[in-house]
Amino acid sequence: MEQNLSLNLHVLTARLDRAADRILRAEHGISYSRFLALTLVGELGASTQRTLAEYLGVTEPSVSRMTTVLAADGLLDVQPDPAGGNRRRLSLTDEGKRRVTSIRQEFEERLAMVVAHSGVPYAEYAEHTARLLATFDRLEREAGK
Amino acid sequence: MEQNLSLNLHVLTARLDRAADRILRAEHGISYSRFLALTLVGELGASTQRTLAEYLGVTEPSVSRMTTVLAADGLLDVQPDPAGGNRRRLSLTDEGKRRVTSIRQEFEERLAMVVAHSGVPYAEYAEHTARLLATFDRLEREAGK
DNA sequence: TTAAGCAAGTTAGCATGTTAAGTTAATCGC
DNA sequence: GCGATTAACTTAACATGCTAACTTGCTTAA
Repeated sequence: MEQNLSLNLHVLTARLDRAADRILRAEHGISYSRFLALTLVGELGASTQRTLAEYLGVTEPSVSRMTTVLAADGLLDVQPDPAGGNRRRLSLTDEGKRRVTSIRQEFEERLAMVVAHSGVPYAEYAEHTARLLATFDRLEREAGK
Repeated sequence: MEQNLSLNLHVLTARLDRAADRILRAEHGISYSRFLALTLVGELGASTQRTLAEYLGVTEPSVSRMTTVLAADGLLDVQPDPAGGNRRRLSLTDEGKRRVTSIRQEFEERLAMVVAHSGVPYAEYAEHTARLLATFDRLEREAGK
């Protein structure tokens, strides 16, 4: 069984994402992807599309399309960066802030309960996951691309 | 940081998947999704589309489209199940078998090396991941849907 | 034995991921 | 100062996920 880590991670995450998406759509009328984007802008200070793409681990075209939609929905403010360059400056609208804060706490508690149910030590698993992610970042940067 | 497990899992898996996909496409001319499907048919005995969908953690329409493509590419054999019903019986073609076996060993070793690099204990992390997945399966089944 | 129901699969339409190839705005070297 | 480079973003085309609704083939019950 131990040679199936990549497969299990893939499937576990796919199911968590699907469940999160179902809950958010049903109870809050927003997709998980969009909620993550708003969260990162609002709480981790992703202030350009490039930065947001890095935080999310997706490419710039994905972010470009998503910010267009979120702006059209009135949740995200997208402005040319006053500091110059071709950057966009991202920030939440009042409505965007309201959505994120009303959802976040309750949603994370729900996920933590699922983990607790499994008997897996949350803190340790979270720490290992974070460390794998950091290592992956480093290896990819070292590999040039 | 510990309240970001869902986000970190999402991002870690997205990056692992992307890297796996890049390697497989460049060196073996096949996508990661299709490789996973062939692997599950070849090694875990996913013999109907329904079963394959469960193993992959995706829905039936996704599998339906993929089996059509894999059959057209000559890697997968899709036949009406002789036992009757509306089932399809899935099996690898000779070319499909050749592709899977030539890729699998080398590819898994590569992933294990990345994990080793991070200092995270492979066996423990793999076991926790498997347990989370099993718990999730159980909870979803209990929840009716 | 025929209608109702169920399980497996397909089709259609959309969301969101990708790569490849442009555009835009600042910077750097001559 | 002007052409080449670079960074951030966009556009286009495609891959692969989803849900909703349909078809197909068996099973079950009146």
